[in-house]
Amino acid sequence: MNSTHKPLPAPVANFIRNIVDADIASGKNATRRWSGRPGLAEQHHAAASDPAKIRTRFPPEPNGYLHFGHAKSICLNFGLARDYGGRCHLRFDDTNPEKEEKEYVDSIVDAVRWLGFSWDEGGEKNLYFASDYFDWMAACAEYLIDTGHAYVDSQSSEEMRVNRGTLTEAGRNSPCRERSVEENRGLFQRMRAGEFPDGAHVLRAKIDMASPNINLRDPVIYRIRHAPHHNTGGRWRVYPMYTFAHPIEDALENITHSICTLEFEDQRPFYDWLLARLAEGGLIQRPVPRQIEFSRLNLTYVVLSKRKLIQLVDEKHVDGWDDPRMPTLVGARRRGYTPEGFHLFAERIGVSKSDTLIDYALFEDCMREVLNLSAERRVAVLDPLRLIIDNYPEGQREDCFAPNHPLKPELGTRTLSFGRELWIERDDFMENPVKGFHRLYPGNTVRLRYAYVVKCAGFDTDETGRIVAVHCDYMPDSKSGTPGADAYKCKGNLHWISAADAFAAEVRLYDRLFSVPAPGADGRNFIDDINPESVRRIMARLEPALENAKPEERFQFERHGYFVADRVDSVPGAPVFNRTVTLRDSWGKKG
RNA sequence: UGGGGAAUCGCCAAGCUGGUUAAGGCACCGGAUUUUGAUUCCGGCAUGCGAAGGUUCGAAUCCUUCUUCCCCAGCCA
Repeated sequence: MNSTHKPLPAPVANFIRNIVDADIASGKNATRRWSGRPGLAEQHHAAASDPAKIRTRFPPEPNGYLHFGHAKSICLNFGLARDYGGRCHLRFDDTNPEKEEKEYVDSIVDAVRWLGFSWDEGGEKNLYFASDYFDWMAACAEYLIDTGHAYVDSQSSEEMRVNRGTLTEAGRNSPCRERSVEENRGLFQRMRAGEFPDGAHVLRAKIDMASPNINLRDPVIYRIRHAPHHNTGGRWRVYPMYTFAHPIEDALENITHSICTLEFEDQRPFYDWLLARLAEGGLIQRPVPRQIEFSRLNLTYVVLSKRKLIQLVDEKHVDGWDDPRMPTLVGARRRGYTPEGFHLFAERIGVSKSDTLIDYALFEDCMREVLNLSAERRVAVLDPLRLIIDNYPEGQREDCFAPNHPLKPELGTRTLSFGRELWIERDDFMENPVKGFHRLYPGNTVRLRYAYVVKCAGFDTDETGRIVAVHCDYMPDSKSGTPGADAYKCKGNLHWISAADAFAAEVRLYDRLFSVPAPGADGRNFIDDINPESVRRIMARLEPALENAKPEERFQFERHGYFVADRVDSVPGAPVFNRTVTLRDSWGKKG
């Protein structure tokens, strides 16, 4: 076996896959035509059948960094397209000029690529910006005006709020609701031309102010904004609202299944209403896209709300968006988490509509599973204690051979130099051993991994009583790999590095950012739940083979966990390591 | 007290066109193997499917009522 990764488990059935299965079985979307780029019905009708069985999309607003929750959505949407012979578009939902920045676009592109997905499948380049559709959206708005389905409202936002009614009371019609088509056309033209200040008017869909669904009480579909847009610059003074823009974006792109989170469920009636109007007007082709909602990710010991993440960064509780403790994808990357681990995680948590709180242990297990198979093993002493082998000749050296990966002998071995003075882990010695401790203590015998069996003869302390060195005698006939070495049975098996060869490097021991499963629950301020020991920076002693670790190269430090060479702070010849996740430990040492 | 959703093992989650002992993963608990107290492997872990009624030869799956939780009143997405 030489596989770097286990194959991903067979996809678990979920309600979205069931819908897609049914749609494919019925041939519902088979008649769609695709011109190779987004467009109105006329453009697509002139083209051939869409080669994609389904089209999904991941539509982030470029106003922040992607986090674990987005990873779930990305894996879902791109995974569906991959599994069903479809395509998944990366689309920037940049309809609000005041909140979006180019910087985020680049970071999002990187993050999706890092997760291993591509929008350039089958000769298509499906990376889009909603802002490129503004002309089409305006045309749709004008169609609505012309058909009496939209009107310009000149109430103040406060008046609109009051007249919208409440959850239990119907709203009241705006005095502007019966404006003529001509008047609405004129007003909207002048809004587009920039004749009015922000807030002077809005364009509203004309539906039903008494609807029990508040989203149907004449929702605003266009607002005036005199603000430069990162993509369209100063061309527009009116910008479409998400509610209006999103269904159109989906239709223009031939999206079949528009998957979003639960809070948009109430908007689906408007989504369907709008697309039905535009389809009957011949602006978009049928069948129209279908919106499907699933529950967003929640993880124990993690916060994912944008507001809270911003606060963590702004108040400097972490060192920026890519701090390895952050649940952002840039943070995850620095932490050493793997794309394959995210894929596994996405499969295991499944997709449903129930509110969930996933145990962080599940996430960690996914990462360990991937890393165990892929990461080469190395030796690192995190908290060094001197071990002196009294009966080993001074100045003598000899080679020991350690496999790079116990599960993959084909990856070969590396050489560790053994000598009289070694570094061992301070945790691996106890003057007065507790029950069940089978590492080093006076009189006990342990094996130094890949080398000799040693017996503890004593230890040295300094004037404060602190242990500064441990003394042992070694058994010359016990060397690993030599005949008879197995005759020694030791429960303890310690890693070590020869003091002469070890090099010192910074290692950051990361732990969860929060110390409670539900930060901020029960009225607490989530900031007060931050784990004060979420990171420890130490100088560790590492084996020489680690000296040339490349940024982002991952290793298992034997008996400790998985570590990655930091992609930001490592320099050639002087790597800095981040602990990704510890090994499971049924004894109870946690770094 | 309007509308829209969700309730299956500690955490997720299949199953839900009614029909053998209610999949699987994580966690946890045993035990075997092990030169990582890791990995791997074996075994355990819901007479029970939010509750109560009802239909049926038979219900997690159908009906009724009830309970709990989540979302919605931005010119945000």
